[in-house]
Amino acid sequence: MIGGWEDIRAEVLRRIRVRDWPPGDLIPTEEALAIEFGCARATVNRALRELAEAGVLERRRKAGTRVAMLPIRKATLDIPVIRQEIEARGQTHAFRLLQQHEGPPPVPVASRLGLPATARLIYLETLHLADGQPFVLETRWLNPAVLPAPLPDFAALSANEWLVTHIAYATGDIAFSAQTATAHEATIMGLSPHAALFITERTTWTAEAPITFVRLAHAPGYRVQTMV
Amino acid sequence: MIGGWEDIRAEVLRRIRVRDWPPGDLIPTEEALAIEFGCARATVNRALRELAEAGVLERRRKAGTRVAMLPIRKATLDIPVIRQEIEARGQTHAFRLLQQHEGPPPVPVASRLGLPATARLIYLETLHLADGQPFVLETRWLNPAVLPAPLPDFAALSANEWLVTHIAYATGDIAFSAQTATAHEATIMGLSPHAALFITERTTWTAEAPITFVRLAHAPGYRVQTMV
DNA sequence: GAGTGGTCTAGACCACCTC
DNA sequence: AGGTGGTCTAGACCACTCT
Repeated sequence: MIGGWEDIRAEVLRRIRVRDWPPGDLIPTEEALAIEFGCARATVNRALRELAEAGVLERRRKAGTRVAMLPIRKATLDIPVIRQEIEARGQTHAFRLLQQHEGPPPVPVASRLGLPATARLIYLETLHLADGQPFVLETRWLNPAVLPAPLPDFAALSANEWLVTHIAYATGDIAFSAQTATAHEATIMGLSPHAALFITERTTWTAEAPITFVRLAHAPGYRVQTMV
Repeated sequence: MIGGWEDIRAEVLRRIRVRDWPPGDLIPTEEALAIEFGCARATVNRALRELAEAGVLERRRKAGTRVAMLPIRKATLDIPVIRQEIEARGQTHAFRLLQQHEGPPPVPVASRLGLPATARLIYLETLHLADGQPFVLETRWLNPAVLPAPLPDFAALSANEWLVTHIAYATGDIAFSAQTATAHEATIMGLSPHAALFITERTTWTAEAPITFVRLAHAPGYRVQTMV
């Protein structure tokens, strides 16, 4: 019994998997499928649209709907606030503000934010602890020109958290990479030299102006996981 | 002028960003918004549903729609085939099959695939090159019991690519981490010892049986990037 | 019990694109 | 020029869950 759009999505995916409709193949039109499944075309549209967003189908007006030749998998990751991430593991979160000062950013940071190297930004270096053990080192540059005054005491309230409640829902981009720990990082986080760190870098923007660039250096063992 | 569901989504997001509707706030019902915007409720539903999927809104029947308190950002990553990824950089792809044999997998691999440690799997070790330089080392275990026969010559056709066209659209999970290069990896990829590698691990399943586990060790400098 | 979102319908018009 | 997907409508019923 085929009921709602989720059943239709499952049935279409099944036909693709058993190679009833192999990669590159043109599948029936929405109207034809609606007749076959005995439902409205809007219901078929919902199912096929979800599969297209997942990269399984390619749809073009007039040309029809094809099974994607090279399935670019779309993996979706959750990027939570650090405190939330630690507490979700059943550990207690704490943090220490290691440095705070104002001045011009390093050139790579300035260029990422699209600001001149002479801009004055606030630099924050914060170590986050999970059950007292170093979890992630956060190095952040903030653009005070676009932040709501007054700024809080970042030794008492993590910048990571303050931004969520004050600059929520801005746009930005995220990048992941692996880097060898610097001597500074190894000392602060209590790691052996040359430890491999998982690096998350995020740039955040409002409509017009850059807000912040943050680099998170995660202690060894950190994993980012997803379900496809 | 407010037209389609994308305009409604933009307007709702604008009100959230200017804190017209701050985090935790209950926003008007679909019906109320449909009246305000002069459109059908289904159109408002489409806009709010997209924002809920992006983690901006939280919706519950009867309780209504709220602006999310802790915005868990959903980052979407594209996971392309290796050849495609290299060619997208304007480089030429080549690969060398370094090892191929059949036998029981290491315990961690067996447990990830949910197979007994006595299972016989095919082990493949492939080095992918971009413009002749080591790009990623692929170590893969294949479950021959669920693969369509005959298997190809993996020295001529990359397993990475063969699976796409023969086992497309299976389910699985993906994990990212950072690891220090082993002596073996450093030698093969021509890296200094202790280089930090970006690791991608993927497990792939059909409905019932595990198909393959693959570990990709990316050369230093590799980045995974996304737009939010 | 009642209010809210989730979904479906039957029809319509339109944008886009291949033919 | 015509076929296909993209979207919208007005209405309806249902599932869920808060009160």
